[in-house]
Amino acid sequence: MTNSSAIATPSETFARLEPSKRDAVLDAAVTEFAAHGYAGASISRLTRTLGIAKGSVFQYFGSKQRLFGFVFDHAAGLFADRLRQVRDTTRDADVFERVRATLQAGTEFVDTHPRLYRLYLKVLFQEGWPLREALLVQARHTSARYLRGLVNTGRERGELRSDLDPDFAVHLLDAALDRFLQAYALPYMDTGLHLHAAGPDTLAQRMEQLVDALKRSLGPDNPEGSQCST
Amino acid sequence: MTNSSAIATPSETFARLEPSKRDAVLDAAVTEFAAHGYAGASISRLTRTLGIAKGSVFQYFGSKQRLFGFVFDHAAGLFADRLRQVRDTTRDADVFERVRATLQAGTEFVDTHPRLYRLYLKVLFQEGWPLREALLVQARHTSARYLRGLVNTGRERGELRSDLDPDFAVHLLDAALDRFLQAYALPYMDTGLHLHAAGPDTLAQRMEQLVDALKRSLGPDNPEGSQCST
DNA sequence: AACGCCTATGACCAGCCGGTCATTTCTACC
DNA sequence: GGTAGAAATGACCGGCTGGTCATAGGCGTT
Repeated sequence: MTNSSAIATPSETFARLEPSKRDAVLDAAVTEFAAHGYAGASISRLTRTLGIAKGSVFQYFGSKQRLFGFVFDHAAGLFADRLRQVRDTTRDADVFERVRATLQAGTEFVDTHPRLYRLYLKVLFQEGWPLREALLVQARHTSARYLRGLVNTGRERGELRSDLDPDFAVHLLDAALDRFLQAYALPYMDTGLHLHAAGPDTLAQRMEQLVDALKRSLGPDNPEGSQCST
Repeated sequence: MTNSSAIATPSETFARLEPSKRDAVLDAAVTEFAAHGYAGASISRLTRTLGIAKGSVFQYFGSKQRLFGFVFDHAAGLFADRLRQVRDTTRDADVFERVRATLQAGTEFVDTHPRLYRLYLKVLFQEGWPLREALLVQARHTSARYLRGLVNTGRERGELRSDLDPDFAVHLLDAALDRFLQAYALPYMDTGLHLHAAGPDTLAQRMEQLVDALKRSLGPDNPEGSQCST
């Protein structure tokens, strides 16, 4: 699972670790990086939290940088897996239904891995260290390719406006989906939608609202029999 | 100008400084924070870059935290001023024209203060230090209030769909504008729009494209005489 | 019990950090 | 030139960092 792209590999010692401990280390590392960013994160504090010796972490990963690389890679892999899953299970559905499903999968991912998503957001705007570009390019590439696929099949099926610029469509979808998720995950990014205070129905309603708006923007001009007065 | 909200004030010594030096300090501080984030930024390196003594910076601002507070406040003030300006000069224009003008003002701001914008993006997702919430709430509040104003007057004038949820409209505008700016400022956030490689005409065209899409989403159902066959 | 191999440990290192402050340098007025 | 007050300075402090490594401990095989 989670086929990481070998940007950073842990030592064999780590691979041989008891799974529960391995997960504990990974989990605590995500928490540490998500809470303090790369520069602010402290390996000493991490080992104190975990109750293990500092040397062990360096035995496992060699350096702070490679630890971070592995953690981020792992997170990106989990998300990519989920995306693939949505793509395959909705293969025959309408583009906008697929967008809705993606939106839902996104919120579910934020629910089950809240700190992973925060970590991703942090990396998005963190500069000044070697691995960032590699990680980011890979992550954005995954997302873009996924949306590009949706748009392309949607166009072939005539579910999108014929004069639509696919590049623009991908951008708009990316913007809408990403920001919705941000609003869902981060209270201060929620400009009036009140997503985090919302129950599941209200959330579903908000998603419907967004998909509807996207349909108006990107869908064909005369959707059904609703043109003018019937 | 730039009425900062007194979240952090520099000492009188700093206020009495020669304007050119004051600007140099501010400028270098923005660069340092924008490049390394709050935790990663180093006052020692900053003073080395500036060629002044470390003590001076603490003489001026008292602490790293207050320096950062002042720098961010200053940046937010500049942007808020520009927003106000756009709001006032386009007071009588159509909502979507106003959105277009906002978009343009945004790209111009990124052009003239590239590191200020990057700093803002960094703070957006940086956690674990006291002033962040205050600064962020203030910044998002400014943006949300601005868009809310546009939406409200647009609704009164019937330039928006009658059944439109204003909360949702604000969210969608916020998402679209913010992400467009991000794509413009940060190459890796530009998923296929190729904004940074674009000349001014292409850029204007892209903005038009976005405004058009927003008009379809938020505008009235039958915009002009184009409903069905006339 | 003795051996070999892997893992865990935490004292230790050099380096940088934010922050202080006694001292020097500058400047303006007489 | 003298002097008073403001501004600039950089050596210095305690603390924390990422990273190292000699040592100790665990454990299966003989």
